[in-house]
Amino acid sequence: MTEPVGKIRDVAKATGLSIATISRVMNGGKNVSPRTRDKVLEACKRLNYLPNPAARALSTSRSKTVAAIIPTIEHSIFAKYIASIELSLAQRGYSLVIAISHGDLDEEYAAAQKLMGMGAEAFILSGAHHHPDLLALFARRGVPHVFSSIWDPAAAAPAIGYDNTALARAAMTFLAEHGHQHIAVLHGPLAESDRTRDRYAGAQAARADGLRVEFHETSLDVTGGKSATRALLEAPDRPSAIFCFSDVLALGTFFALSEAGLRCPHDVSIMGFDNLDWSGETAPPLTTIDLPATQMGAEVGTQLMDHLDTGAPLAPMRLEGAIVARASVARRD
Amino acid sequence: MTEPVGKIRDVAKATGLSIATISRVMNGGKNVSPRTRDKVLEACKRLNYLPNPAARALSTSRSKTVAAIIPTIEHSIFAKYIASIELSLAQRGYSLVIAISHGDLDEEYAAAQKLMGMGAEAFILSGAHHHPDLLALFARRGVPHVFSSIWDPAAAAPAIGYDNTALARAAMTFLAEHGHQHIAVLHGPLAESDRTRDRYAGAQAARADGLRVEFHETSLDVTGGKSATRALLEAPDRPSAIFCFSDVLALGTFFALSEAGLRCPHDVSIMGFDNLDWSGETAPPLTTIDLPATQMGAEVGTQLMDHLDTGAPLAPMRLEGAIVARASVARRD
DNA sequence: CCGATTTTTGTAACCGGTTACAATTTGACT
DNA sequence: AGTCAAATTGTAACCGGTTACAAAAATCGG
Repeated sequence: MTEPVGKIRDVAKATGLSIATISRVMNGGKNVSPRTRDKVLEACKRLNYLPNPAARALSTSRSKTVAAIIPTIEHSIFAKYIASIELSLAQRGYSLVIAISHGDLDEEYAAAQKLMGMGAEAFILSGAHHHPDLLALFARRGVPHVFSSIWDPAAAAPAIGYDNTALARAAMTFLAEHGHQHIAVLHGPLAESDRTRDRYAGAQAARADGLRVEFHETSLDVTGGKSATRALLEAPDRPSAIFCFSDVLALGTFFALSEAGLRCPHDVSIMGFDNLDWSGETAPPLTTIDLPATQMGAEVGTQLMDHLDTGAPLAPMRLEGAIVARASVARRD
Repeated sequence: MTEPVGKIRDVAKATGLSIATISRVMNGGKNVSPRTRDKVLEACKRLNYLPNPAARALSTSRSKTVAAIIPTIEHSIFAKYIASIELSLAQRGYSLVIAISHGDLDEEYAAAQKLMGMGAEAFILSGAHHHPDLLALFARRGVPHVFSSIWDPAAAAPAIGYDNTALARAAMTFLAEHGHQHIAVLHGPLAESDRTRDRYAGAQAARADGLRVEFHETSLDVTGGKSATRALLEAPDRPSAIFCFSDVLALGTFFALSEAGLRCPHDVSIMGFDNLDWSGETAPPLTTIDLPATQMGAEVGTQLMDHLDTGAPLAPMRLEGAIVARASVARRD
């Protein structure tokens, strides 16, 4: 039942042409007469021929494979992002290999080595913190790579993403404009260095406006959001708004409020970050920050492919996020 | 700054050994004296040498790459599953390439062709419905593949997964045991043929017990769950329980109830399917069906790798799911 | 109809590994 | 020391394509 796969020599034999001609047809068919092209394509179909990718990669030194290493996939903003990268790559015949780092720099490094040993031509990383050996490895071997999900023109590699600091700052301003003076911020695990940058820094900067801001670190999932909210509600002096650095955390906050018999936004306002697909469906709908995940995936994919195909330089790019005002944040007077 | 990557000949030259010996060291180092092995490994490190994957793949006809084609990634049960596959493959030096089919058979077929042309050695598909040409292609070229997320010993390929029909049936029995006689079932888009199998068939079978069961089709996301629930609440005769074929739909149901001023489980009980990571955190916690996504990923990965490495046959495998009883389903008397 | 161009096709070297087999070295035992 | 088997290392063919260059065929102007 299973036939041996056809090789280029078989097609050459079947058509009476040389393997060079077959190869030309398989690669765009420039400089081949239409008649021969048709004959070759017909034979390919008949013989069930597909070029051997390893052989092609070997002689061209091109694998047409891009690797993405992400901290987690179980968080739909990343899922959306990955799906977008995959789509843009697929449209130009590239493939995507992924690895999951669980937010661990060593795991990320190990994954990158494996993927390089697998033939990935370029790398997509998330965030600004990476194993120094990883960046050294990329540099030594000249492997193109970008940082994404952040905006930092001074990063060690071109960053393509949104300005988390500015967006967090804007959210705080938005809350302040709605009369909130005391705001709790929920965030996932943070490296010490993150406290002077990223969303954290943006939220913290709001203190300059006289806002009272308290930070609560928890695990980056619904459970974390719920338990952190439960804990902060027990304190005597309740904030009037809770700003979650992820909609996932915000969902936990909704559940904790509901469990505590508090109503949103009457008792407490909630603001999220990400604008996941369900964020407009909560009761009440969640005010959040929309991130251009899809656009980011397309941009990252296109830039890397252009770079690989034509040598075009990789350029940092700032993408815009936007506050999506819904009912979960109320005016406080 | 970027040095040319080292090739095996360079390492041979540097150590005064032959390329065959270098190759042996790079592949487990059997039949190599410890002294030479160390010398070679040292030289590899110094010369920044990594075997060229394309060359290796070409001469061994092994890419150590497995492909998974899934309908969506933005649904955390799949994310969990994918993460588990990736982990099990990575542990044995395999890589995972993924493609997203959006539930479309043609897209799935196109993706499979691309991934085959990329060197994937084996395929992981989801569900039982696939493009006939795809299965024919696999058969002709002898590409190993499994179906997953389903249990069907009669499927065209070994199925590794849980018995959706039995689980849905069990859920209906569970609801009946809690006194529910009138149950609404929410499900995502369904092919006509799915109505005689899968979860649908399991829920439908409960009619044999005298239950009143109504089916509502909607989109497989929170929005879909919410709108379908909103619609069914408008009907005069309200069901006492809503059984959602996905926790994601159930979340929408929660929001719709809340919006309508109804309380769960006092007014309506809710049952989900999947046991996502947040399912125990809703208010009230969601009664659902736990699926062994992680175990499934590990099993699928292991079986395929064993098959590729040793020729061990692929065997269908039934994995067990389990009802997780929480507070969202109440006794109805 | 001929020579000069342009287009199409063929030849063969090369990409960078793996591995069967041959050659060499090592070491144990008389 | 001499033999022989076992362990280690080397030689060279091969994996299946791509592509520079040469050769052949087609096209064209005069």
